[in-house]
Amino acid sequence: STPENVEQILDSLLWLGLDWDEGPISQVARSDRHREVLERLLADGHAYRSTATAGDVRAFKERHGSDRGFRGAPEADGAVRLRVPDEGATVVHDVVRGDTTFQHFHMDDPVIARGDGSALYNFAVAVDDLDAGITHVVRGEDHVSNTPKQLLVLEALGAQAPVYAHLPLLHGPDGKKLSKRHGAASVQDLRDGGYLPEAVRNYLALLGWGDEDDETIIPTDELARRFRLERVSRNPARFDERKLRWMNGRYLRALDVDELTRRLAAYLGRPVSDELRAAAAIAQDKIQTLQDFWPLAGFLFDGPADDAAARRRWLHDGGREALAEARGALVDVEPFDVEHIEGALRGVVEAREVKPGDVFQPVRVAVAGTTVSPGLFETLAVLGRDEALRRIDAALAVRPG
RNA sequence: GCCCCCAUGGUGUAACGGCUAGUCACGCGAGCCUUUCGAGCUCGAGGUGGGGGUUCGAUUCCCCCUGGGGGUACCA
Repeated sequence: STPENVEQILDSLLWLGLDWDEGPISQVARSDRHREVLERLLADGHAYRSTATAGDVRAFKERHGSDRGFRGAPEADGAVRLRVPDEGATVVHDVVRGDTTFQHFHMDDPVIARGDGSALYNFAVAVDDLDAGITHVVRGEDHVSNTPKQLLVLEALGAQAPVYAHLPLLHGPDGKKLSKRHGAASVQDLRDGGYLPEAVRNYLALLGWGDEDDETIIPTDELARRFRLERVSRNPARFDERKLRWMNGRYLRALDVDELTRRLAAYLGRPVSDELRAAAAIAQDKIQTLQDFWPLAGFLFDGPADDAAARRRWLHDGGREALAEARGALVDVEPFDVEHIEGALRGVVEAREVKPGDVFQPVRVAVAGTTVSPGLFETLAVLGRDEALRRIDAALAVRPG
């Protein structure tokens, strides 16, 4: 409806990796063609003008009972209505839903153009698809009930119907139609939420479709090879973001570090750097989305987080002692790498005869500011000796309380 | 109101009318591993909405009910 709107949709499609060969075709740009077809239908009696309003239609049905659709009398002006036969029925043949029969006596003569001659969707879409040579119409289930109108237009034009496939709609966790209040409800939301397009593709494909082997992680190329409209489910599926998160984590962990670094850089709006790469490498198996990265590993760049509860819990007297001892051990570690750091800290654990966490957690809180971080030894190695000691000293300098 | 559609564990799904509905996945519970953990491993609980039919036999076919969804605009 607006250029921004169109841009948003195309953007989302591209991000998802769905591209196109032609179009999109704008309905308004084809208004001349619509008028031309409309004139033809008017001339051969398939359509007529009527000034009947929605209220008139309702009154008509109250008068005639529910088993009779609205039929207007041709007038000189007014909206254009398509003539629906009184007898018979229109059957929608659908690849996923089978045949659905709509009795003509239940249908009202649908308005296909406004009084000013501008086309309405159900008319325009039939003409546009016909002219574009569309062979398969694949869309949401919410269009099923309107399909007979489109079929009737095609029939009046003497044209052949395309193959239809109506897909089930997506619902929120409460079973209601997916909407903003359910959180991530659009492709844009998923992108902003740090999901990977390949994971979204995989998850979405499994919502309303599955084949005999019942696999869960299916790469896109295999998805494209195995997907069959005939196997699409007929019932609406609930969108479960927890499962998407899990699946996204799987895809995230399968990325090589350089690729993960590129994705993180793009997501965070930062340049690719060695620092980012090092952080990505140690955060990779603990994040499920790109959005999880900064809360987990941001302290590497920003300095320790400010978690008062963590400090209270781990930087009390015993913790400070352990921290001071750990500091002493780290000074001599050579080289300052994961293996040797681990050796030094485990040495402190043994010397103090305490549980590992009693040493590791104070160190973690000192350098990360909080109790959750990538692996501790890895974190220290990435920070480097100087920065690690600086942070530990800063923590020791603060009097608890 | 009227028309149309749908119904397998909490969720997504698998099962020519045929063994005890699955070596499926998420989630959940327990355990293991373990420096935290949203990671990894093992085990476990949990389902054919209700009622009638048809059939030797029904998740599967038919009808009713219930529940849910969609449509019904001079919207798309």
